Amino acid sequence: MRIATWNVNSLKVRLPRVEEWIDQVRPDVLCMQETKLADDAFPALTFASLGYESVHHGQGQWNGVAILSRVGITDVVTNFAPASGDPDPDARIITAACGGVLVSSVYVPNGRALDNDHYQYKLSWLAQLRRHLDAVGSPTAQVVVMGDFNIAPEDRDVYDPRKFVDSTHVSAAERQLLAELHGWGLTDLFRQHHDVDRVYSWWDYRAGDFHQGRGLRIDLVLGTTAVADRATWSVIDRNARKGQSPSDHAPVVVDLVDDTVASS
DNA sequence: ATGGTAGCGCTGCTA
Repeated sequence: MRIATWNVNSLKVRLPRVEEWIDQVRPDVLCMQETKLADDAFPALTFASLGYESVHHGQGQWNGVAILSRVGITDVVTNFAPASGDPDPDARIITAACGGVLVSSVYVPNGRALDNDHYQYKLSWLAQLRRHLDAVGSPTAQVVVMGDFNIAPEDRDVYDPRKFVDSTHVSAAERQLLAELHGWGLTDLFRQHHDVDRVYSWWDYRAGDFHQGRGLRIDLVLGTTAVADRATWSVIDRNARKGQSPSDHAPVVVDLVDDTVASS
């Protein structure tokens, strides 16, 4: 089973490229973020014609998350699970069971600046994400959380850490909250296969950052041990960041061997 | 040096 995540930065603008990419890569499950669409504008029929069921949680203009699957979509939870606390006013998380794996598509708040209220929102959002996982899943089950975390886990995920002193995406507090998700039982499925530096998933549109190699690895695929044991390969598809009208993010793809032992 | 681009939607916000 091939799973993937991609912050598409407007599905309205990016749909042709997303269709092309799906045709090339044929993921079984694709999580998207920043669709920037209302639910009634989500192109479910287009994806259905490609063989995918889909669920979308959008608000229009900003945010918006989706899951596409050709291995089934059941047990859909839109927004945070009620047991985790108050619902998020933004459309940043949707969860569903796909092919025996519980999948969450997440768009973690950016944070903007350490002294901004939005940064406190980011921290509380990450804390609630853990409570959400307790409400919908278990560390011993097959659970994947993937999306735009807006956190570079380590300095080696940042093109120049000196430029990010006292910035969001690298602060100790948000990295600690990410570590607590690891403590819950999630591992970074890209890092499982690539112990290398300077591999990024996002590059600012400005100043030729992509072609200058100035990026961050902030799009993550996290999986419980039951999923990590099945993960045979992962790749960040930099080609999707090239060419005409790209998203500022590249997709992250993880391949899982078929689950022959248990399925539910 | 506080830039630079992209998307949304129409003025400035968000990233």
